[in-house]
Amino acid sequence: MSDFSLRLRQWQQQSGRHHLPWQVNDAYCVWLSEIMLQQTQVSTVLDYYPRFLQRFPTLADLAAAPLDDVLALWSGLGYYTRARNLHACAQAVVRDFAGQFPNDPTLITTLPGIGRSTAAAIAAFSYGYRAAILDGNVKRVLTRWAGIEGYPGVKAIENQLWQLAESLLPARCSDSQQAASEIKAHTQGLMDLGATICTPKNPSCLLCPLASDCQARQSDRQAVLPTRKPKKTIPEKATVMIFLRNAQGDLLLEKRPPTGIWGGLWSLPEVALHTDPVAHIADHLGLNIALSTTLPEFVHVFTHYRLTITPQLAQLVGSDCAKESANTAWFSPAAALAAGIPTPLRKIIHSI
DNA sequence: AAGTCGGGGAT
DNA sequence: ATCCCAGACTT
Repeated sequence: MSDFSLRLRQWQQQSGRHHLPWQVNDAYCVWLSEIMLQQTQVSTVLDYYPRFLQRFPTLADLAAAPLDDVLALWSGLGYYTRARNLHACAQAVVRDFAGQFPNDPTLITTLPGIGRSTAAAIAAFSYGYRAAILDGNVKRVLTRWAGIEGYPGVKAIENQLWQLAESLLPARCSDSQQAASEIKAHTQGLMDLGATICTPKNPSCLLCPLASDCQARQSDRQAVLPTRKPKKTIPEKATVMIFLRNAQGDLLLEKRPPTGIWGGLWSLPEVALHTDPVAHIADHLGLNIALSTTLPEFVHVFTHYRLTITPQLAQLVGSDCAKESANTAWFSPAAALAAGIPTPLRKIIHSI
């Protein structure tokens, strides 16, 4: 398809990003960054990536660590299933691949938390393997360049985009060194172009190496491509979080179930709205509590619903000052902040 | 095909 | 407010 890849690669080498901390020849670093970057912007990951790598310098360190330590470093990053899969993936690579990431994308895809696009990115950046990615950036670049209408989340559109992405890869090359260099620049170029030039709003078409044959530009449809996801009103939910402290000032946290929202994190015990917290805590945790202040409610927004949280302060009554159950434990405020907790709880602790 | 899963940056 | 981010996985 003309010299799409050549123009892309030349632009990448001239104007792309070359100093991101995960742009290294190391499959562990590349994999870690790709997982962190799923549905997460570069600027956010820049804050988490070095801390994580410092605590887990190698894949073996990560595989050997307790899941709670992984979740603590992931706290605030969101999509916590990624952290659980990351941990499981590290153990799988140690167990099944002698601690070395496989270089074939179809093999990489079998690992937990790695789909087709992430597998291709890992293979391309780590091993120079010729494989196509299709993330949000690429979907935007390609739908505009080829003038593809229809929401990319729909299967038929997505299949069309995968096919196009494959067809635009650099030509196969017998020189393996050159081939590796080309696929890396091509893949990075698509990401960089989408992030810095072909942006969702106000794209910088005057600086784009693909502008000359971009279908969206020729028909002035940059603003409507890619086709938006049909939006629906998101539901409202509400909960009361019990901020319970004992005589030492420690805070009672409850480990959330492994699946569902905030899976595996430590959070405050919750009580449904219009339910008596005293009776509920007595029934479920066997603790005798007394309520004090009800803090002002605040709204936490997720992708698929809005959660109104009412923090209810309470203290322990009687002598069972440190009683714990299977899924609860007492944390000092500092220990809570260092653990894997959801962002709203972090805000509550800081506000008190 | 549609829903689940976070939090924040950019506008 | 709204959109969307180097998506994967379950239903």
